[in-house]
Formats: sequence, C-alpha cells, structure tokens
Amino acid sequence: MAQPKYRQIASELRDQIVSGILREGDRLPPEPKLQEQYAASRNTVRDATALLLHEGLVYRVPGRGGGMVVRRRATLTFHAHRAEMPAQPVAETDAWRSEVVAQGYEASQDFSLMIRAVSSDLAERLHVEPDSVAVLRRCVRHINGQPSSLQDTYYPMDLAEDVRELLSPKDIPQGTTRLLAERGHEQVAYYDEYVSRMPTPEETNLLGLQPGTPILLHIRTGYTEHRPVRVSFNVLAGDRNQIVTTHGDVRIIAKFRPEEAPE
Amino acid sequence: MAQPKYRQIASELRDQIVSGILREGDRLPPEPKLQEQYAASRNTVRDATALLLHEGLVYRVPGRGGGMVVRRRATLTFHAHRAEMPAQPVAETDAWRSEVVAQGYEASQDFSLMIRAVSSDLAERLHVEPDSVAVLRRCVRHINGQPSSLQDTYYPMDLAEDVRELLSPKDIPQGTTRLLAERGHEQVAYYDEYVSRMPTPEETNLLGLQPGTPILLHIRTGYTEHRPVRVSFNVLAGDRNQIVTTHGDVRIIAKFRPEEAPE
DNA sequence: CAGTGGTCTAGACCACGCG
DNA sequence: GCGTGGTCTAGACCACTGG
Repeated sequence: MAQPKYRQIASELRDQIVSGILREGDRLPPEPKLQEQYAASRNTVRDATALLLHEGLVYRVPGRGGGMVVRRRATLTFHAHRAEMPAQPVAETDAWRSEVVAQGYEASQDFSLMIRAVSSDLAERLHVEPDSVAVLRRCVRHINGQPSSLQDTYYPMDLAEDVRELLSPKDIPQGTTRLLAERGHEQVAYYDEYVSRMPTPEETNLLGLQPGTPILLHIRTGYTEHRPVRVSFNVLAGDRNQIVTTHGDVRIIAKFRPEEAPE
Repeated sequence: MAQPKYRQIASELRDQIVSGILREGDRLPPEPKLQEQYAASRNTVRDATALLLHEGLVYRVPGRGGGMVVRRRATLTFHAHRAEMPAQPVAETDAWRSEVVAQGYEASQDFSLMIRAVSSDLAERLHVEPDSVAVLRRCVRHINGQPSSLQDTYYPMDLAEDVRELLSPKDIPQGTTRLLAERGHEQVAYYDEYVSRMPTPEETNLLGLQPGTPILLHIRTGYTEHRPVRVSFNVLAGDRNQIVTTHGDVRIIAKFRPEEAPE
C-alpha cells in the first residue's frame, strides 16, 4: 500500500469537500456507512476523519441527528489600524462593536480586571522590571453569543496610578487609547507582532474552539513619545477572524476597496 | 470518569512539558512504558499523545532511537514593514536574506514563474477581470536547508508586459518593488491581511510541516497612486515564523527595541 | 537484532439527543 | 428508542533505524 488506507479515505472525502460536492453544513456519511464503503474497521475510518478534523475541514457532532459536518468559513475582519491610529478620534471598543455590526453580527463583551506580576516576555515589551506588577484588563468578545476573541491588555502600574480609570473593572466609554491621549499619554507608535499557533487548553475552553482550529495572536505594543505604555495580546479564533491593516495612503486603497473608506 | 483517561494522560504529560520537567528535544516515555504507567491500552496512549501532537507540543520520530520529542520553539522574525515601505531603498529579497542571516541562520530561495488565470479572490484584490491572466512568481524560502515559507506574488499581465523582467523566472537583484518603482510604478500604499489556518496537504508537503503546525498567511496588496499592482500570498510555517510591523514613529520604538533601528 | 512508532482489525460499552 | 459519535480494550503485522 503506497498510501495508507486511512489517508486514502481522507483524500476522497477531502476532495468532495474542496470540490464542492459536499457543501458547508453538509454531513459526511456516518461511520458505519464509511466502514462499508471502504471495507475498513471503525478505527481506520476514525483515523481518516480525524485528519479532516485536524485540517479544520469538519467538526463532529455527537448524538442522534449529529454527524460530521463540513465547517463554514465565515470570517470577521478586524481592522487593527482603524481604531488606534494616532490622531484617529475613534474609541477602539466602539470601533470593534461597530465593525461587527457592520458585518451583520451581534456583538457583546465581558470585561474583567486583574493585577498581575509581569512575566519576562511582558517586562521586555513594557520595558519595566520583571518583578513589578501591571494592570491587566481582559476583554472577552462574543459574536452572536459565541466567544470569538480574547484581548488582554497590560498597563504599567505607575501609569494606572496616574490614570485611575484604568483600575476600574468597567468598559471605558471613549476607549482607553483616547482616555490615555486626553491625559497626556498619546500613543504615537505601535509595534505589532503576528503569530499563528495551536491553542492552549485554556484558550480552547475560553473561545469554545473545535479541534483543528488554530489561534491568530496579535501582540501590539503602544508607545508614547517617551516610552511603551501598554501591551495587548489579542487572541483570535482562527476560523472566525482575520486582521487587516494598511500602510501608506488609505485614500488610494479606498478607491478600490470602498469598505476601507475612512468614516 | 469525569475526564476521559486519554485526556488525563495528556494533561500529565503536558504539565511536564510546560512546567519544564521535560525540555525541548527531550523524549517522552515510549508507548509501552506509558501503557504500564497508566494501565491503558496502546490505542488510549496514542489518543493521549495525539492530543499533544496536534497541540504542536511534540512530534513523533519512528524507528529505533526515535520516540516522541518535545518541539522547540525557535521562530524567525519577519519584518513586513522593512523592505517594502515607500521610500525605503532596500530590496525585499535581500532584506529577507539579511534578516535570516542576522538571526543566525542560513538562507536560500527557489524561484519559479507561472502564468495563471486569476481566481475570483485574486481578481477582486487586483481589480482585474476574473477571466484574465496574471503572472505568478513563486518563491520557496529555505532556512538551514529546511523549507520555511512560501511566497506567491501575482502581477496583472499588462504590467508584466510593461516591465518585462517580471516574466523572467529568475531572482530580480534589486527586488521587484524597487524595479517597479524605477519603471514608474511606485507602490505608495499597502493592504495587509493576516489569517491563521491549518495547512492544506499541498502546503504540508511544500513546507515539510509536522502535524499540529498551523499556517500564518499574510496577504499583501500593493497600490501605486493609480491602482493595485500586485498581490503577495505569504505562507509561513507557524512554528518557525512570526511577522512584525510598525506604525508611526519607528525611532521611538528603536529606543526600546534596538533591533528595530532603521539600517 | 531489537525497540520505536505506523497501521489495522474486531470487538465492547457509553453519552448524547432527535424523533 | 435508536442512531450518532466518544472512549477503550486486546491483539496483530509492518517499516524504519540505531546499536
């Protein structure tokens, strides 16, 4: 056997998915049917479908009326440049919500606040001592009631003491970026890191991820003229989100992508 | 059983990895040993280790002297803003190579050239007719002899007829961005999309990916003052790459991240 | 050769949830 | 109820590769 049997089965099913014979939301044949069709044991069939599962092509639904369902590829576009560019008077939280609504979904967010000792990674980005503490503002973002992304933003403690609102576990109406700017901490530069990796079990729970769903991690460090003032870890479910930014003259882009027009 | 046995086993092994008891490159106990330790059948042990495999924590090496090895987390940082920002006189290919070398690795690239009918996705980004053709320049990038990323760049056919070098299946020494600028097609704006997803089987082969390795996809559309002139699909192996960009005043960032200093 | 993981079989019992 | 996937067992043979 040049190709193991379970890969053969997976290939045929995969072809049916990518070619469109099976469409989003359709169900694969149930396991007993596949055992018949391919004269394979149940474990072999499961090895085959596990491949598709971890490729992110299908998910499994237990119980009668369930089965293996072809995943849909609906993605929310998240504009990382919109809300937070220097001199853009739009609050980032409202910007996120309005983006979601504009794309036809329903949005909600859960805030929480913690005081945390900074890890070495974080200390380096915030340029503070590794043993110091920082304010962590966590925002779990839901789309249509389903968790979609997780944003952890850290502020140095001395900054939070200067801008006390940061210590309140509530949404800041105008957005933290704007608030900081009003108090003389305007961010004028951003350092953005993008990483793709598999989720930790904690992230799997928080975001309700299916197996085979990677994470898009966006780490943004914001700088005033004098120093870094915050670091955001934005953890996005890879199957439901993408990030967009622009560089250069946005007006040119807007001519060809009307949805990018500045508001 | 609140927690299935295979998840229990996976949790204990995972804890040993994330806590550092098992370090990068270390081997997990072999399957027969795990069967003993946990009084489990081989399939159950394999279900457990399959979880770690798909979390990207370990990879499996067949054969004597092999085993399940804790993966290392070495990542190459790719500066998406460096080479291609308007008015930056650095060629992107040389920039990629010098970045790799600066980070202590060895770099090589394979070019190839194709003429392709444009898909609807691509047509939209390039703002051309869906049935027209485009030039595809593919560059497979290797680090230390191992494939690391794959870049497909599409140019509209009429542009390639104006700038004939694009039709040559060879590296363009000064880089295509610079070449285009010299011929009056200077790119002054970029539209960047970031996506995290599992690889297709083709990408798995091309990049030599282990199971549990997601893809970081960076799609960059470049615009002159008049229109989009190219689209690059940059497919990065998630376990070996991250992307960095900056917005705003780079000099401020350079004060705290010396490696970001403009060259 | 001997030990590693890779593949495959044939069965079993369970949890879930639609009809 | 009963069909779906979820978990688990016990065994088998194979391919690869270091010692």
